[in-house]
Amino acid sequence: MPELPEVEITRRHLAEVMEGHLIVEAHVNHVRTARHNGSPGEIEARLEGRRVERVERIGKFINAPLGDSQILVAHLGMSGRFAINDEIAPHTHFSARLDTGDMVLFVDPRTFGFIAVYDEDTVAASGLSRLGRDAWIDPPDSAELSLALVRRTAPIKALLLDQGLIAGLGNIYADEALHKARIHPLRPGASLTPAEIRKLLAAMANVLELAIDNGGTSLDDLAYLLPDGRAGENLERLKAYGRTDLPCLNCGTPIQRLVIRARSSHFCPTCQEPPRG
DNA sequence: AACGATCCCTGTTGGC
DNA sequence: TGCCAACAGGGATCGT
Repeated sequence: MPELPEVEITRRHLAEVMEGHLIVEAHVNHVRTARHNGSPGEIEARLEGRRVERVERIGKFINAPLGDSQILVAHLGMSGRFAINDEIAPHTHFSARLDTGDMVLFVDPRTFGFIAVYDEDTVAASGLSRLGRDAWIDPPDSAELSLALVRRTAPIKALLLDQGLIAGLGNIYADEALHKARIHPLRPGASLTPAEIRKLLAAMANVLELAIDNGGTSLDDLAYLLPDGRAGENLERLKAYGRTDLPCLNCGTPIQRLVIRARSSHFCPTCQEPPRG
């Protein structure tokens, strides 16, 4: 599923094709794809004739200023992916034809993703304004994260998934960062020592960079593909996520799985010492 | 305010 | 083999 690395790779592809170019024609083929801010027809009207100035990213959100105070906001959700100049796959819910003739397609079987166009004045409603610092481009330093974790009793795994705290980690990279930092996912946020917070931030940067360098993580059964149709190659680099009962690559102990906040968590019970009680 | 539960959705999987 | 329930999860929303 797309998290920060997958969205960043998607952003780069979209930027290469879209930046500086006009959207000549746009189609939104599914009401849920437009649900955040208007109807399919309204989104189409707001896009057609606009020039994409830049394609940017905060956390898992893609945002692209279109000039005249208009901003395209897109999210891949669970199963969304962009494809460029590809054949129309099932569940293609959005398409845009550019003045170059390039076709940008959005494929999203589970429809958790969306395409929206906001005015500068209303973009606060998009969810963008609720995001914390970007986990890769603009991460908090250890002092800032320490402050944010004061009196937080929720499990650190849940806090890492809170996009308002740090934006961009999803279930895969939260598990990977905790495993690399050797911090148990059930540890209350406020219980992390300054040294552990530094390790966690370093681990987070490391797993994100590795994933981006490897083209992101494509799971067997899910939709994420690079916009050129290739699969990412980061799956084989994962050390915790999806490795239930397989040996920890540090110590050989079988990786365990438990559910935290309705999300599976994968961890090494030896390397990642559980909280007392 | 912080936390946890629930819901949205569909392709895939596992049990019978 | 076929059917169906369970499962996967990002983020919004709601109750406590």
